[in-house]
Amino acid sequence: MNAQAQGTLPVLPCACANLRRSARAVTRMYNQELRASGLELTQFTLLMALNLTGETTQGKLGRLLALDTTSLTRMLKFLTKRGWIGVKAGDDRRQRLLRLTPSGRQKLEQSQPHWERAQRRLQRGLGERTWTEMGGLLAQVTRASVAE
Amino acid sequence: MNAQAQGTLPVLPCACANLRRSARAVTRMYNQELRASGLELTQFTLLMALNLTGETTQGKLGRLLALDTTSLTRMLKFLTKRGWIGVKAGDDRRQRLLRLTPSGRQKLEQSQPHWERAQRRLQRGLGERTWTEMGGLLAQVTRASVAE
DNA sequence: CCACACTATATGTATATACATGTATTATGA
DNA sequence: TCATAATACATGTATATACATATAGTGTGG
Repeated sequence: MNAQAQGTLPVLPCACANLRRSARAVTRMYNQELRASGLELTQFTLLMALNLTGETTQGKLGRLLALDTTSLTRMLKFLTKRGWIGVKAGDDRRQRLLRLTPSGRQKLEQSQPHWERAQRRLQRGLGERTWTEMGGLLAQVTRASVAE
Repeated sequence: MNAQAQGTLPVLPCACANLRRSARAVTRMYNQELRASGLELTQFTLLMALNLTGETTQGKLGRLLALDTTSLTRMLKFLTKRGWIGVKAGDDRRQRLLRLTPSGRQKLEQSQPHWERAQRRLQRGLGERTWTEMGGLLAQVTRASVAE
């Protein structure tokens, strides 16, 4: 049980601080649900993203997730070591082409129910309307920060 | 310049991934603006929070920011070393009472204009309505994740 | 008043993430 | 076609953050 000060959780004056606070809280909750699956949220996210894009490069994946490509270098190392992601050089030999392996897809599918529990839990807490609005709002926020 | 893939930034199926992506993007932008001030966003956030609360304990500060109190231990170490935060034991001698020092308040005020530039930049990118809604939405998200 | 549960914080360890910089590769303009 | 700029990724280093666990202090039932 997370004995956080309920009742009063004031909106902070800094938009970024609000965003990061939410990200921390939500991440903890998702990781709690995912724990039994053997994946952490960031790993799940990478597998999910690769499943979405199909084969792609490290750079493109980084842009999709607004993640520095140098951060990806190390995150991917773990997943390739586990055999969940396959890497090969592209025609442009600087590029690394990434794709989900069958074993990676299986791991993703296996942890999906746990992830869905987390999603539902948040959805229930927010209500249908807020839950729906959130996605668009956040994409907008990301675009506004990444632009220029 | 941040050569991120504009145009298409799809909403991800995972709410937590969306949130984290936004947090990364926004944090980068804020840090970029804050850089000249000599504060990073997380440091700024802690000073701002303490300025808001007045003297408080580490635990309460952690709950306000949805930050594990053990994470705070180290973040605060840096700020106390800089002389921006003062620490003393409470009546309950397990507690650490934290407060902004005059030098900390000065540092906060000095970096405020940089922070405001970041705020305005995001606000401009979002439009007035979205900007206003965001705070409430995120506080709601945080509450929903922290609850239970 | 003590054994014991509970709370507040610290430490050990691990991952997430960034930026500065290095290296290999590709593109480009004279 | 070569020198140079630009690109894609890797490495060095630093901070952010969590969880498990340890430690010290507080409250409580007997």
